[in-house]
Amino acid sequence: MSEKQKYYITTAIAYTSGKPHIGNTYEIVLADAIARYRRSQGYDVFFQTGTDEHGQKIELKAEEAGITPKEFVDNVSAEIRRIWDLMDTSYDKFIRTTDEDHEKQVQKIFKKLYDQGDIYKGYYEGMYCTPCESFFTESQLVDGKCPDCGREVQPAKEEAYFFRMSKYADRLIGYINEHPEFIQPVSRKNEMMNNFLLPGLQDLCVSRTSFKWGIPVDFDPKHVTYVWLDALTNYITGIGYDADGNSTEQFEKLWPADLHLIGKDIIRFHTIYWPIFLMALGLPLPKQVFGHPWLLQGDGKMSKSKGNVLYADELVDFFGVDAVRYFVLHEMPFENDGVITWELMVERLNSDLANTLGNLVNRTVSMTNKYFGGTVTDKGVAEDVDTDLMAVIENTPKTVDAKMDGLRVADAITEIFNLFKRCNKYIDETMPWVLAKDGEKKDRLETVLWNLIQGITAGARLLGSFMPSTSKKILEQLGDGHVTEKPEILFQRLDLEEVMKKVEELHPRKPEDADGDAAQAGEGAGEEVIDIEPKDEITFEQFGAMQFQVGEIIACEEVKKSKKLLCSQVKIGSQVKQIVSGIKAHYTPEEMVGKKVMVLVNLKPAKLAGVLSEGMLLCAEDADGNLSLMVPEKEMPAGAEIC
RNA sequence: GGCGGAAUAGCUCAGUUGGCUAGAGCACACGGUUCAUACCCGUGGUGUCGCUGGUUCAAAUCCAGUUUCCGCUACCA
Repeated sequence: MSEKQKYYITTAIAYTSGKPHIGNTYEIVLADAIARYRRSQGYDVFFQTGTDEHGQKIELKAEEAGITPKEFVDNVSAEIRRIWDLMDTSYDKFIRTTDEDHEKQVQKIFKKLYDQGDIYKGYYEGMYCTPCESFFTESQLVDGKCPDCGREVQPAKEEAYFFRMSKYADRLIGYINEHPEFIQPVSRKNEMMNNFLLPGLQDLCVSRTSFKWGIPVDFDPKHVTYVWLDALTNYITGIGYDADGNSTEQFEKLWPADLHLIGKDIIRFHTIYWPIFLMALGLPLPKQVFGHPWLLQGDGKMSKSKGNVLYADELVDFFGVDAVRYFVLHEMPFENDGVITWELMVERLNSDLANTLGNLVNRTVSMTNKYFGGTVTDKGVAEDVDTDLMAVIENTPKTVDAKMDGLRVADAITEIFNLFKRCNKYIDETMPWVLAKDGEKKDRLETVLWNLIQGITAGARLLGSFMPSTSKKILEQLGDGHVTEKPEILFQRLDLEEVMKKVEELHPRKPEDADGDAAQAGEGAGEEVIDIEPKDEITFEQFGAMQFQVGEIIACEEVKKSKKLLCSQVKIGSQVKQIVSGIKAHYTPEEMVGKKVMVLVNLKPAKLAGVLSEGMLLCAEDADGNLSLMVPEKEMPAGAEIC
C-alpha cells in the first residue's frame, strides 16, 4: 500500500455564544474547499473543526437563559454543527472543548508546563482598581490613576498563573524569519513582529479565578484555564496528543498541522502564543497559518442591531447550498475584506451560475438529445478551432493547482469558470445547429458535442472541491458522452426586485433615527441584549462621590494629533469645562454642538494626547462599539444635577 | 502617536524583476446568432494609472514629498 502524503487542516473553533453568521460560515467553507481539493490531489486529508465552549460570557448567557452552561453550549454547538453540515462541509472531526478527553489533556498540559517551569504561579502585582476589577503596571497608570476610570488605585496582588513567553521569543523570531510562508498573508508578519515580538513579549496570564465555567487547574482548582491555552490546544488534543508521551499514532502521523485557517482577528494568538506553547511542549510548529479577511455586508460591518446580518441557512433558502458556497468563496479576495450584498449575490447567481454554467450544461444536453438521441462518441473529426479549446481543457487543472497552492481559492474558481466560458464560445465557433443541417457533417457535429462534453466534464470535476453537489449533478447529466433526456435546471435565475422584496419582509429595516431627538417606537421582539462583565457592588457613598450634571456642548473640534478624540467646550451651570472624548468615529464636531449631555463633572482632570480634559461625557456602547451620548429625555438646563 | 499597506474604466479589481497602442469581470450600448435558463458570441472607453517633483532611452511599476483611505498597535476621563 503506497503511503499517501498527509494533510492536516483546521479551522478556528467557533465560540458558542450564539448562532454563527455568514462571516463565520465562510471560514468553514473555505477550509472545506481546500480540504476537498487536497483530497482530490491524492493527499490523505484530515480536516478538523469544532466549537470553543468555555468562558465567562457563556456562563452569563446560560444563567440568563436559566439553563446550565453545558446545556447552553450543547444547544449552540449543535446549531453550529447543523450549519456546517448544511453547507456540505467534509470535516473529519468536530471537536468540542467540553469533550472529556480534551479537558483531561488540557489539565495535563497545564501541569506539564507548570512542572517544567514555563507556567509559574504569580500575582498580578501592581495597582488594582477595585471598580474596574483590573490590575495595572506602574507604566500603564495615567497620572498615578486607573487608566480606565481615573480613580485611585491600590497596590494589590491576586494569584494567577502566567506563561513565560519571553523565554521563547527569540526562537520564535528566528522561526518566523526562516519560514516566510508561515504567516499568510505576509503583510501580517510585520504586524506581529513590530507590535509584539520585537518590542518584547509580555508573559501571558493563563488562568482565571473570576469565573467557573472553564477547565479547572487540577492541582489548584480555584483557577480555571484561560481561553487560549484551552482553545488552541484543540489542534493537538483532537488528533490524540497526550502530554504524558502516549500520543496516538494518528497524532504522530498528522502533526504538525499543514494549515491553520483562522480569521485575521486572531492571528496574534496563532502566530505567537500557539507556537510558543508548542515549543514549550517540544512539538514542531504548524507549517502555515492563514489569517483570512472578513466578509462584510455592503453598508458596513454586519451588525445585529442594524438587522443586516446574513445567516447561512437563510441564504441557502434563497439560493441553495452551492450558490452560497460560490458567493463566499468567489467574493473573498486573498488579502482585503470581501463585500457581500443581496444585489451582488443575485448578480453572481444570474450571471455566473445560471447564465454561464447552467445554461451551458442545458444547451449541451439539449443538443446532444436533439441531434443524437442522447449519446455521442468521439468520431475524431478534428478541426483547427478545436485546438484552443483542448489547450484550455488541458491547462485549467494546472492553473487551478497553482492558485490553490497559494491559497488563492477565489482565483481558482475564476479559472474554472473561464473554462466554462471557453466552452460557450466553442459552441458559437462551431455552430452545431448549422452542422446539423448538413447531413455530411454529422460526424463533425458529433465530434463537436463530444469535445464540448469533455470540456464541461473537466470543469465539473474541478468544481467538485468548491461546489460538490453541482459538480455531481453536471457529471450525472452528461457523463461519458451520454446525456440525460431532460436537462435539469442547475440554477434558476432570480429577479433582483423580487428578492429584495422578500428580504425586506424578512428583515424590516430599522428606521434610521432622525437625528436623535424623537422618542423611538418600542423595540421589536428579537431585540438584542448585551451582557458585560459585572463589577463589584459599590456603596451609596461611593456613588455619591461622583457628580453628574447636564452639560451643553457649546463648541467642539477635533483633536489634531489623535484619531479618536473630540475636544468639546461644555457649559455646566455658569462655568465651561473642556472635555476630551474618544467619540470622533461616531460624532462630527458639528453635530456635537448644541447637544445637552450627561457629564461626570468631578473627575480629576488629565491630559489626553496633550489636551487637558476636565470631565467625561457619558455614552452607551453596543456590542459593535457604536456609541450613543446620554441625553436628558426632557428639556433640562445646563448644569442640572443628575442624581 | 508608532509600524505597515492601499490609491488603476461607472462598480469590483488584475497588472510578475520598469519596456511595445494599460487589462479582466460586471454594468451599459450596438451588432451577430438561435442549440439553450430573454441565453450565448463579437465590437465599443477622451481611464490625467491619487497629487507634485525626481531618476531613466523608457515609470502604473523605482525614489522623495504630499493628500485620502485601510490594517495592526498605543490612546480613547
